[in-house]
Amino acid sequence: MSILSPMRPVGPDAPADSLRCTTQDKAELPELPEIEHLKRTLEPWLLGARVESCRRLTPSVVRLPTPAPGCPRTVQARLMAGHHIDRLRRHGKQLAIVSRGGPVVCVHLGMTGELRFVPRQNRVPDRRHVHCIWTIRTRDDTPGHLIFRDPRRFGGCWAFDSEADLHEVRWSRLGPDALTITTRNLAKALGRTRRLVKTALLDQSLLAGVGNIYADEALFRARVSPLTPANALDQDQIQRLGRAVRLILRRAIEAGGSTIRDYRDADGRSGTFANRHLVYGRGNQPCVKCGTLLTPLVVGQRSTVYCPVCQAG
DNA sequence: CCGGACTCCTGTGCGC
DNA sequence: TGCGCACAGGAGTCCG
Repeated sequence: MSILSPMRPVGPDAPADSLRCTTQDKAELPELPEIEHLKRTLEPWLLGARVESCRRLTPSVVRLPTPAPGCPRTVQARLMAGHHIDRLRRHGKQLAIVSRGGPVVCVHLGMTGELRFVPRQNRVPDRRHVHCIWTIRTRDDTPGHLIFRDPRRFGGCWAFDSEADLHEVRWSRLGPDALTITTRNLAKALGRTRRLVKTALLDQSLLAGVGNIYADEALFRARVSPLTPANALDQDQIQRLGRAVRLILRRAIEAGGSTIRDYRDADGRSGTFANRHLVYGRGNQPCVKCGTLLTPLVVGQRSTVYCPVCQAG
């Protein structure tokens, strides 16, 4: 089968003259901006908090790599029980909770993962698909639970005995963080593969943090066809792509997850993500720049939308 | 080594 | 109304 095959249009009767999306845009997939936003909203609760205990409900999702030889920690301790949280770290789409001088838990949300802090007096949210619960007491003595939920189980948690282990075992496989990627490093990453640039952008070992949504958006903004072989991009294209990636991620972080949901456009319509996504989920709708119908495709097993005129390859 | 295909998993939305 | 099916997606693994 070809890597390029036509994809069924999204929403057969989607309004052609409107930016409003129909079915595609109800959920924001966790990519780099969502993880950065999550980090910022969790920090006030978690920094300095004490982890009292941990319930590991789904061992296959909450993974405990082989401990370093001579490490005597119990499973509870390896999941930070008895430790204070010192800092949160993000690289690409992954978030690490680092305890003071001790164990680290790295969380990857996959497609449907959620990590939430719920103060004890609040109602416990949906218990289904909860894989790990940490009982926590915040710095200002608020008791609560940190809950990892992931219906589809594409995400998971990984425990490490130290931040050094996390970097050595897991984060060393990731490319540079997309939010701060330099043109030079992007050129280096893309130059070493003949794969299509859309596919290359999604490869976390080349560039960490770009997922399907922002890949399409960045390519559109940079006026680069997703079908260009990565190592065939010229210097100008790479520079535009780097700028587009950084700008789009930064803007998405500024928009900050929840505020997006409340967005209203000038006409007072409750627009949603469609207001920010110029191509993603808009196959067969008109390009916002030239009016040409956007082309939906599958590239490397991923749905892709681009403008055949603005992004001529 | 490289790149493409397959796999995991479940909620959703559509057609019959 | 309800059933069954196709589909979405990140990333590890497998294979040519």
